[in-house]
Parts: sequence; C-alpha cells; structure tokens
Amino acid sequence: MARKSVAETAQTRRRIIDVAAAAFKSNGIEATGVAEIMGAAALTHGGFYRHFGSKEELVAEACASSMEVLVEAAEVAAKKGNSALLKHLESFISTDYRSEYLGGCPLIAMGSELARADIHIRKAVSQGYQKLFDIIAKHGHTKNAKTAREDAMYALTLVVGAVTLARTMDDPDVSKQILNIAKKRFGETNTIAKPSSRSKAAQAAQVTAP
Amino acid sequence: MARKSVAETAQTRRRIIDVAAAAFKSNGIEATGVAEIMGAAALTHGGFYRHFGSKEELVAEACASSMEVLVEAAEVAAKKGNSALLKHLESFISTDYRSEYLGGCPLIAMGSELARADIHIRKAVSQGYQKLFDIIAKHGHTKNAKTAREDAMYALTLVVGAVTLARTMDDPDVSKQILNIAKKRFGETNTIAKPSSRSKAAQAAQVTAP
DNA sequence: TGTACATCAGTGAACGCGCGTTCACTGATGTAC
DNA sequence: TGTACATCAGTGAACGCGCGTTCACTGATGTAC
Repeated sequence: MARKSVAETAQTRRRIIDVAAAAFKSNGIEATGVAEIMGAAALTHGGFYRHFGSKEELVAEACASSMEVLVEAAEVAAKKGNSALLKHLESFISTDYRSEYLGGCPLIAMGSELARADIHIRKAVSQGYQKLFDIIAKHGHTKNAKTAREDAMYALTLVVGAVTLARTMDDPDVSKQILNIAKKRFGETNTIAKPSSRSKAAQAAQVTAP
Repeated sequence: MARKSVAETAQTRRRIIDVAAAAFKSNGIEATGVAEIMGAAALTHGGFYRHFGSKEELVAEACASSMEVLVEAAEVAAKKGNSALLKHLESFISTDYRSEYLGGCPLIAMGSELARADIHIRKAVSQGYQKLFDIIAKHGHTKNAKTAREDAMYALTLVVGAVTLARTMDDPDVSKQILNIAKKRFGETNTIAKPSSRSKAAQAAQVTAP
C-alpha cells in the first residue's frame, strides 16, 4: 500500500480508536493485542505506530472517546429535563447493560485494570466522570448546588457498584436482584421532592420480580 | 531437591495460595505470572504443576481463600453486635482500604478481570459474597428478613462502587469526597431505626472534610 | 498548470521477551514385606 | 524393626506461542518551483 490522503488518514485513526474502545471494553486491556485491533480495523499491525506512539496511548484515547460518548448521551438526556436524565441513568442499572460490554462505560468494563493504569489513562476517565457529575448536578432533581453534586456522585457510585457486582455473580437471580435493589434505591434517593409516588409494597415487590 | 513430607507439601501449597492471593489482588490476574508467584513463595516455577493443574485453578483457589478471610472477619465483627458489624463494613469505605490491595476484596481489586473469568473462579467469589449477604442480613440493624437481605446487598453495592470509583479518580480530593459521601449515605441507610442521631448539617460537613 | 521530488500511510517480516506448560532428572519420603 | 523399592516435591532447561515494537520497502499524496 501507498501513502493515504490527510482525510483518509484521519478516518483511519478514528476507525482504530473506535474498534479499540469496543475491544478493550469487551475483552479487557491486557487481553486485547495491537495486532488484533488493527486486524479488526482492516489493517496490518505494522502501521499502528504511524498513528500512536504506544499501546498505552491508544488506551488513553479509547477511554477518552468512550467517556465522551457517555457525556454526550447524558447531555442529550439532560436537555429533555431531569426526569429524562434520571431515566437515562437508571437504564444503566439493567440486565441489558450488564451483558453489553461494547457500548458501555470504561470504568465498569475494565475498572480494575484502570485503577492500575498510568496517569494519562486514569485522567481521561476521571475527567469524563467529572463532566458527568456536573451534568447530573446541574440538571438533576435538586436545586441546592452542594447536595446536587453529592447526589450525582452517589448516583454513579450506585451504578458502578451494582453493575460490577451483578456482572460477577454466577446466579442470574441474585445478579438480577442486586440490580433491582440498586434501581429501587436509586429512584428513592433521587425523588425526595415527590415522595411516596409509589407505595413501599409496590417497591418491595419489584425487587424479586424480573 | 527431593521429595517433601505430606505436612511440608500441604504447607507449601498453602504458601503458594497466600502469595498468589496477594499478588493477584495487587497487580491483577493477567499481569501476575506463575514464575513470579513461585519465586515469591521461594520456589522455582517448574514445581507449580505438582500443586495445581493450571494457573486458572490457582486463581480460583486464591479467590476462594480471599473471600474466606473476608467472611471470617465479618463473622467476628457480627458476633460483637450489629453496630460493630456496621463499623466493620464502613471501614472498607476508606482511603486506607482504597490504597491497600493486599488484604482486600477480590471483586474490588480485580473486578473487571473476574467478570470475564471462567465459571469456577466466579463461583468462588459469588459464594463468598452470598455468605457476606447472609451474615449482614442476619446480624444487621433490621429484623425483617426480606428487607434485611436487600439492605445487605445494597450495602455491599455501595462499598464496591465507592471504592472502585475512588480508585480510578486522579484527583485525590474527588476520590476522598466519593468515599465520604458513600460512607455518609451508608450510615443513613443503615440507621433508620434511630434517625437524626447526628444533624444533617454535621453530616454534610463531613463530606468535604478529610 | 505542469513537473520533480520529498513525505509518509500501510505492508509484512523480524526483533527480543516473557508467558504457561512440559519434561528428564534428583533424592528424601512413604510403603510393602 | 529393618530392608528394598516405588513415589513424587522440587529443580532447571526447554517448548511453542503471542505479545509490543522496529524496520526496510512500496507507491500514491502533498509540496516546491
């Protein structure tokens, strides 16, 4: 092959990042090889270093890209109002999301690898989460700026914990129960302004139901 | 070297598991080699397969062992009463624990690798967590059996989420804040029986304090 | 606008390296008599 | 209790393999005049 145009080169770089983001989230960072990613992007592995200085650099870019997608999705939901934003966040606490690695959150899909990753990679994820905190704090249910940010952090803590736990449990019923409980409590915490919109009994029933 | 006695062989096996459990939690499963583990146990790598059929088998044993330690610690705390158990669980939501990989929980230390691990490994961790749910449900604050188990699951969801998020955040203040918020809410959720033991203002102040 | 040349995206072979696993060998332990 | 032999924990070299990275080469693209 020969030299490609500037536009084609940019497209190729974009394609590698997209493919990598999906692969890392699906199979983990260490388990995904550079050659594998390049192959999935319809290229041979030799050309990789025309686009990135190292595999770590690609990991950082892929994480940043994934977080941007999440941030944009949250912004879109937030513009539709705070109940749409809550519904959007709740949708992550689901069996669908638990089984779906491709479109998901880097922290949930490769959390323990990120905790040990270099500072650039962690920065990419951290900044994405800070943006999510801001969006949820600004467009969430409460107007008090201080507790709003706390509520936002708490909400994402719940999502991360519930999905991580649910993904590990071998019993599908237990897994589902963990998600249902987190979803229920999530709703309770984020609807203080309008309490008892559903009876306690109805909420309890939801937990053991599919 | 020559053949070892039955007692010595059992001791060696135990030593390999202990060393492996610490190493896996500290550096991750894939990043920890068999030779590295054997070296840390003062052995050469060749002898590994006298004790275990594969690396995966060792991972499962190491996870099971780590979970047993956590279950026993929870049982000890539970025997001292439910406030001691709550305090014990709260102690996991701390900057000390966030930075401490060695003595910790397999799910928090290597969560995303476990989600992709084989069924035997996930079973070991799952069963440990089920035991923790049982202990917390039995010795926690509430006597209602149904909501007790929900509360237990919810409590561990919070711990897992808070520590996972806190470990990834690059800003130490944000990291600490996430832990403080989770700790505060954890306390609130688990002290419904005796509400407002501390003022709302005091609780809010705690969040931004070290 | 046309020509000559430098640039560089992508190829595919090759690099050293560390991985999990195997194996022939050793000699003290455990066992059968 | 003593002797003869089979067992097997641990050693250290070796296996094939895939990893991240490098490199000489190609030819179309981009640039200088």
